[in-house]
Amino acid sequence: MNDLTNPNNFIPCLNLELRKANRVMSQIYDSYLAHCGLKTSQYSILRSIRLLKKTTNRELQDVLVLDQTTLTRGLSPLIRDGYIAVEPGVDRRQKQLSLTAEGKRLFKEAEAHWQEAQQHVSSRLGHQVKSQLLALSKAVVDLKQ
Amino acid sequence: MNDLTNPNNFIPCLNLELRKANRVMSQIYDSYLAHCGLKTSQYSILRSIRLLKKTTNRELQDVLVLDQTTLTRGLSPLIRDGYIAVEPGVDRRQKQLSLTAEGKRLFKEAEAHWQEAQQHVSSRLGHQVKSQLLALSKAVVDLKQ
DNA sequence: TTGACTTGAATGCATATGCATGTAATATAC
DNA sequence: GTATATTACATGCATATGCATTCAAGTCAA
Repeated sequence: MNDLTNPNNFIPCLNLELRKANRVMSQIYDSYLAHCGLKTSQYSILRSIRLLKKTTNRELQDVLVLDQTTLTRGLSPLIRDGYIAVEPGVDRRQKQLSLTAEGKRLFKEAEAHWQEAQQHVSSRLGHQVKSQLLALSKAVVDLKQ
Repeated sequence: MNDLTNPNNFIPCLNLELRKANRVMSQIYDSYLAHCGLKTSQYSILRSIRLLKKTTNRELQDVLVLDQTTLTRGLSPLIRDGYIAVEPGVDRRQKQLSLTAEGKRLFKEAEAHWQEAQQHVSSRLGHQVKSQLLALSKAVVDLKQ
């Protein structure tokens, strides 16, 4: 720890701290979801589509706070493996997305693992910190635009 | 919003909320750092090496909370572009990493942009939320093992 | 109607991420 | 001192991430 004249050495980077937390958190959830072969990002997609019943890339972008191109690629293995059905929308630029029967089955299975992960993290963080996490995340997401 | 019998519909996923926040935050910092052609992850690496003066992949893993393989690949463009120097350590399995003159120059330039980003985010979040972010991130990182 | 603009999604590119695995060098047990 | 275990790093694979760009489809103004 040299260069004491430069105060930046001691100011934690908000971005880096959040990224580190994000990596740890994702790995925990991933380790639970791995039991059914899903990544957390895929679980999030399945979950969102299940809630929306029928949706489009465009709509999911807002829900998941994801770039359009990232979402397109995140969808592709799920479509390839038959968990998500795609059909052209009325507006033929759009693609209507919905869960297949197999997708619903997989989600149900994954949900149990997700619940374990959520329980694991919740109990270790405690109610207070957990609430802070949700409030803080919302505050950060709201910085967008 | 159907299926009211399933309470999971209304429990926010801690992992997803954190990931969304992470994406927004990283994009903000990235937009500032783009002025000197760096990504936030690269800036973090340069910053850590500058603080440690001389280090190894192994040591950086702990500092950055990164998988060994992820770090190896994150280093490669920085080594390729001449910002980080590599030399064999006493333990010949290790690689000693340090900033080159060019690396130091780039870091100094990037630091100014980082500062703007940090300022931007700090002022919008406010002191309270900012402190929560740091405390919370630490708590989550501590979940690792 | 048609030309300009906007919008929804896909692709090329480069890096980010980490698991499983491989390989070489070091440490340790005996 | 050798066999075994451990450690440090690299590679193959698959997905995650988003910017710049492209293309097709829809909208809207003249």
